[in-house]
Amino acid sequence: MAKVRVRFAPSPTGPLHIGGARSALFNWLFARHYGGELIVRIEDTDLERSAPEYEAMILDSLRWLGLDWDEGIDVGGANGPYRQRERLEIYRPFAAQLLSSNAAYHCFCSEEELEAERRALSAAGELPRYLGKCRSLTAAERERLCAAGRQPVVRFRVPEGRVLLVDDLVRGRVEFASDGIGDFIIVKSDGIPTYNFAVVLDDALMGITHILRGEEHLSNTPRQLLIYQALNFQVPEFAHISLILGEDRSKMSKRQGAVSVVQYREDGYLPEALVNFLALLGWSPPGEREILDRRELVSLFSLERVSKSPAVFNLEKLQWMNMNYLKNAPLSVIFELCLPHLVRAGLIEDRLSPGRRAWLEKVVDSVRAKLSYCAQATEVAAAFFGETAELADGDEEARLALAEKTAPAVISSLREKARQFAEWDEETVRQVLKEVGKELNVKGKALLMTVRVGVSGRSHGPDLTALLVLLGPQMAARRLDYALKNFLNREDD
RNA sequence: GGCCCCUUGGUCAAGCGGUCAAGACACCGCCCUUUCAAGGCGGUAACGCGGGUUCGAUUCCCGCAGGGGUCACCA
Repeated sequence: MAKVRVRFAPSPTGPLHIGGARSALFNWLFARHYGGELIVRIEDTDLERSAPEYEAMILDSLRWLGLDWDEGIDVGGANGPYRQRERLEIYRPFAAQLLSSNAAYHCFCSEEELEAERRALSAAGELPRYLGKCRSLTAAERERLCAAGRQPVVRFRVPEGRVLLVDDLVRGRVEFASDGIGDFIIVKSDGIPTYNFAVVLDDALMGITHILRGEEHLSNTPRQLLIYQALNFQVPEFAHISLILGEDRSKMSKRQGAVSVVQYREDGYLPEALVNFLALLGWSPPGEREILDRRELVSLFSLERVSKSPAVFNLEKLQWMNMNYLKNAPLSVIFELCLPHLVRAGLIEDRLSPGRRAWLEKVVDSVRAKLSYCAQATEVAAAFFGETAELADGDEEARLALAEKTAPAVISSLREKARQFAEWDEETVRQVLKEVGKELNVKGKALLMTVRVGVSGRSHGPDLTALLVLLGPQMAARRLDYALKNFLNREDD
């Protein structure tokens, strides 16, 4: 097989989408697996929606995911430029060639006219399509229209009665009848090529051998095939990967939660986890292991194991996977990821004193095992912050613990003991807890759950010993005192 | 609506004519932990329907149904 050359060609109209990230990943895995090359280029022919900020964001997201490319934006290469807007001169002669070979023609219909045509057609119960009004304009007519100030578009003349065969690497042979395709626009009236035209030119000129992209492009493929043929370009291999669906089983969109990779990044997911998870959406490794690092993914990846059916994005599994990676991540990484969330939630100061920082590191360390993603830190570590802790609404287990008849005694006993310390360590806390239990003849849940609720107001939370140590005895005593008065309505024991 | 794709548990999925139909997430239970998680062990749960082909269909073929995509001077 000739050297594999694949590409990822996002359009900068928004941040990198989960679906786009998966396409990029598959292309990257494919290229790396076969020792080929990945090209990243930008499809910015939509002047209205494209923005340079998005381009930067997308590239940043790709890098964050750990994907690198051999040619294209930022890295250069022999086939540049890599932004379509900078390639306009390159496209021009091909449009001219199509025009002169009569494979394409100028169309002067205005958008309003076309819109009216579509409406009339569908009102008459027919399918809306371009009727080919300008298909056979004479030179004289064209000149008249031009003189009248009309800016024509260039339409591709779709031949009749042809069968277009897409030999897809994941879907097999897919046939389309050319009759179902209306003459489509390849150059807009402002002289900028449309996606279907530019993408073919770029792929052909850049020597792309395999096109791996989302299934939404499958029905575009016959149009592109027509252009390849008209221009005598070699047709690359296609592999259309099934879509990623939202919970409602429709194409993932904004309204179903986080869809951009920056969002996951901000929420404190690790790129390794997202990559691993995305790789498993639409592809499955041989064997039973699912936690696979980039190296393993590269060596295992193959198109044969890419699934044809669409996959629902399962956030819970991503969270589970991220938890796995979080477990093995160094504390410093997790700490940095948690920090902004804690600041934003108002739990900690913007600028930390060294002592405070050291304390906070211990806090994060004590809750890290409970985190599916770092944004959860504000919730999971909430117990460490604040002078008092309110009793959580709807926490039945907490109420049950307080309902224990020994609860008031446990709480006040610990309060008294805590008051005697200026600070305490893990050993001391264990010892004190043991004493309380012994004195009141309470142990297990009745002891520890009660203390947990008394000190934090809830039944779930960080490791109790760690919580007490890091809160410190004085704060613990005040919290317990508060619990006594407010949770148990006791002025004193 | 036309065209195209898809159809194994709630979700991701293995399977590529003969299996007690893997595994993972989630869920439930037990164990461990003097608490909460994590972890360990176990459990509930699936081949959309109807026709063929075949000695035998989850697997091959044809319908149907359902879901999705696409029909732009968006990509």
